Amino acid sequence: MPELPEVETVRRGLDPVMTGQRIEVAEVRRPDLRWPFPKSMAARLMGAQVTALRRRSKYILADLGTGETLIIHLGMSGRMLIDPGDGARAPGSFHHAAETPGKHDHVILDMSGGTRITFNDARRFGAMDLHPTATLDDHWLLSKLGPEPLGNVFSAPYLMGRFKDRHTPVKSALLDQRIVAGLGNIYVSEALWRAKIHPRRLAGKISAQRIATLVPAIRDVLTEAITAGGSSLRDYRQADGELGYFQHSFAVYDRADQPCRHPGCTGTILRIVQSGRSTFHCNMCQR
DNA sequence: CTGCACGCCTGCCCGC
DNA sequence: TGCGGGCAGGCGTGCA
Repeated sequence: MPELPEVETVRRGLDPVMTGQRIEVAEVRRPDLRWPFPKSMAARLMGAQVTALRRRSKYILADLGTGETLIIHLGMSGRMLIDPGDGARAPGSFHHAAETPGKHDHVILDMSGGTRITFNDARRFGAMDLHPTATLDDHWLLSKLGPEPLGNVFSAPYLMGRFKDRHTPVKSALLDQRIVAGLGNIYVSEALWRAKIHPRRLAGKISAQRIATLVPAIRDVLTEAITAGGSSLRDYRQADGELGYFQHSFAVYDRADQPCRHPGCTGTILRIVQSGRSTFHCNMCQR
């Protein structure tokens, strides 16, 4: 599920209950996710103050007063559950049936403010790691990432340079996290539809003019999704404390056989498979 | 170097 | 109601 907008939404939801607070109890219930948690992760989290909560691409970064940063990746099915607590529960305890950890609750953090944060991940493609904050950019998961799509480095000239001579479909190129970091399968389809670029078009053969359209299309799709996510945060308690899982309507994603929503276009959304993954597009207006 | 298939896991949905 | 197959929004590895 989580691409950049969802991860940013989760970060914003966690920020008020994490930043400035101390991790009173850290419990690791299952260490074998995508990569094993570092040894002694629970011990290194215990008592640490969260000084800042940041995001890089699809990673949530919790800077700790200990000089380390907790790197959190949600993978395909990872969730962060927030339980504000009733003010009476002792940290680390599970006195009420409703608080018994589920079978996919892998990490539980009890914060000094009384909030319990649970990292739940059924498919276990998610990950956590600890790394010195000062050299975080050198972490093996982060060091090869391209620029943030919402940052200043990401521009039409930049993308033009990275697409040059690339003989891969533009869909695949945009999924390449070394070119731009944070897009996933859904928002690539959405951005290409907005820019009216066919997903099979080779990256190296897209004109400068069309790349100049693609860059703001990517930015707008992500920004609008973050905005939609932000509005969903206001009532997250109604969703059992589950952050970032907002209803979002996509223009093409998962809309096979339905009409294209571009004004004046009479096309139908098609589903194709590229590199083993679904791509949705309109072959009337995307060229 | 590039582009792509594959595997890692579990849950869900569909057809039989 | 049960079962098998296909599918899922990520990412690294390994191969040609």
